[in-house]
Amino acid sequence: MNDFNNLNDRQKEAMFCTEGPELILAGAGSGKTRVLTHRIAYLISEKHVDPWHIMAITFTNKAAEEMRSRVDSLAGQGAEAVWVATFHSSCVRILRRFISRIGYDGHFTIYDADDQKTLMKKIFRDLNIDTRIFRERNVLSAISSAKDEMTGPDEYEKNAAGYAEERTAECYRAYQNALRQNNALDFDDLLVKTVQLFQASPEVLEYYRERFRYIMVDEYQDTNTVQFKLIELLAGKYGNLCVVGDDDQSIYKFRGANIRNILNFEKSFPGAKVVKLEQNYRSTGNILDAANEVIRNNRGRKEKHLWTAKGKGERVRIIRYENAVDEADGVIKDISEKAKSENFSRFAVLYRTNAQSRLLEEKCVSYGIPYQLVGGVNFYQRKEIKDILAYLKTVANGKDDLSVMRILNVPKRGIGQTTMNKISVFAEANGIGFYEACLRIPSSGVVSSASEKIRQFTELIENFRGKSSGMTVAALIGEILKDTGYLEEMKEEGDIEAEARMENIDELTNKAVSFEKDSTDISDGEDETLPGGTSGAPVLDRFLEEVSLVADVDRMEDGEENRTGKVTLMTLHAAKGLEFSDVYMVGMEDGLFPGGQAVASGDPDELEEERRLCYVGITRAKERLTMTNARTRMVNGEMRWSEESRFLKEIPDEYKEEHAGRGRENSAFRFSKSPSPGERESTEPFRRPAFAPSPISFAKAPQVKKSDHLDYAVGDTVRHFKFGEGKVLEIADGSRDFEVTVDFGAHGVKKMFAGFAKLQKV
DNA sequence: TCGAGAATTGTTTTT
DNA sequence: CAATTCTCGA
Repeated sequence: MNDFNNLNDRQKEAMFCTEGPELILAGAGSGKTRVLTHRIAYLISEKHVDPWHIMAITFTNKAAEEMRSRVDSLAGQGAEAVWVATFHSSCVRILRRFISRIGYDGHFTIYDADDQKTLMKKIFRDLNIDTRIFRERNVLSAISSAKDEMTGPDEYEKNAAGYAEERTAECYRAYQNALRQNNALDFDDLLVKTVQLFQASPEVLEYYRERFRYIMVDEYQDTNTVQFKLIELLAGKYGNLCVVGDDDQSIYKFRGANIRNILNFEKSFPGAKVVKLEQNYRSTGNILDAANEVIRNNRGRKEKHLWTAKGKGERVRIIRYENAVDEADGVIKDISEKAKSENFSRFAVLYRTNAQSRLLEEKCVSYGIPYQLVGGVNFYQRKEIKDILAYLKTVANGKDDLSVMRILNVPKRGIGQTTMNKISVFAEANGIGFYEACLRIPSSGVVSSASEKIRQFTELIENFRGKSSGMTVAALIGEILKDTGYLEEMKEEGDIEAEARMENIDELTNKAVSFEKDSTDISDGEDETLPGGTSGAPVLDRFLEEVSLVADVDRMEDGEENRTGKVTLMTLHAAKGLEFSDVYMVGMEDGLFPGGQAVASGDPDELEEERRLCYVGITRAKERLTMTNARTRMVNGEMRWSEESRFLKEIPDEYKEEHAGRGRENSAFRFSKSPSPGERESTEPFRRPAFAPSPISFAKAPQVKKSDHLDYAVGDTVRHFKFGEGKVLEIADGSRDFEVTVDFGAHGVKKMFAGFAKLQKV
């Protein structure tokens, strides 16, 4: 039996309502996850609902994982059968079994943004589209919006008005055809195809309706039209649909989120019970009041009165700096002074655009603050990772042309663009896939010189296919690295970037190992019953699938106690759903936040979305909030002056205190030639492998493979495996290894780790 | 075929 | 400014 007494009255009310539609309007920090998990436990233990009939849907894997573990510990035995998953992974699971009913192959691959762009480029070429007028990005986002609204190519074409839309319609059609040819689905398709499957196959729909008798949806304010449709279909029989959301935290309109879904819930599902959770358990009074004051400037929202039982706490600090460098410096310095006993995980710095992270990162490095960067380039989008994944995909499913094309000449095999084109033409002429064409082309006589190279490539792949079944994914990755010469190519480069790439690949291997360990005992029963369903997929398939659906936030360790002593740097969007004791919101300037677009367009809706984002940021803070801005900042290589953000003005004086930010103490050095001590004036791009410890943890990590001396010194001439002879310019003690800078003349100046590069004194 | 250097873009936000 | 794409010479 569960103890439900640690819930407040409203929360209990929300929990006890189990039948019929229910809308829980959960203000920021009002304990909505707690309500959802308790509700599931209540359904199982008090209402004796079979866990098998319960579904909880979230947006991110991270939210799903958190829900999973809380449900498992709260509801105990049998709780594993509750379906807890994101929209996208739910759809993948459903489609893998049943997509054949609508004429697709169950072994489809999933295309990410990069893949989509590559594909669209090819379509632009095929359709002779002038890339000066149309951009892949725009066309893709038009297609994405169309899919969000469930508009297919035919309908889109019918409604197309004007030249631009007509051409977009052409691209849309060609794009869908290409996806189909490659046996691929993009992110939007996962949802669209699932809805289409349900519409086309009453039998499948009936199966899932019976299975999901109790449905819960988290972050409901972010659902778009397809997602709404999906939910509506699934709940269409039993009608036990409970959605949780906060219209004030709807920040994904640009991704198709339809705020009307939450505002009109009672109309869509008549008789819905509405419960408001308005007690905030997270923030102190001044912070919460500041948030309330900002958000009340929005119109068209459901009125709420968030309150807290906590004291007023500190006022919101507002600091204006001269420029962006001083701002970053001031913020990080402040953190370094405030952080006691290295409890860095209390802190988060939030910003509007990813581009703002660079300055902050640099300052963390110079102050020696350990940090964790969330967002930016997704781990799984890194080149080396995509290369390896493309090999794995090709081994698993040779139908994905994009993957095959990606790796055909990686590492360099002397197969260039002209040969690739010939293969493409050959493939198209014969109505076969690209890989199939590679297999046949050597004997066709179409390609002369490259024939042998292509044959070697396919031999390699066939070889991998032969051994893959009796092998773990991790081992297969190892074989690929070795047999293709990928590893060797990186070793030859030997510089810091190559080292970072190796570390990323190691991390991928680790991921594969833990995946296989975790998935040996997955049995949610999903693979049984119902004729016509495809049975369980091999490990490699499932691994690729898992990997294609992870977002960057998912990797973040959550809970201040669990986060490993690092300051968190991330966008405001990524911060949704998280909380920190001490939050810094930087770049609070008109034109940056609210963004230039929103200000220039004059569209009140856009401005309101920005304001909601601001609200989300403020309400992340538990104890202290600092909002900063800079008078000037470099944008696109030129200096830009800004007024302070209008959102700051919306916070009444009684909740805030304003300061003038001091510039860096050594700022005079800025103009002198020598950098001030402890401050690198390096313009070199800052790179760090996603999973590698941040620079400062390097410093604290036990020294692994560093040798105590090098047999060369600054000024010596050394020989490198690939670059030949060069002169040593600098040797820096990087504490994990020596960082050696060498001038290779014609090959340029390279920075490398001594232990890795194996330089020889000449 | 491929690399280096030049030209040319561009900034929200992401499952 | 910096990242990506383009162009040209070998």
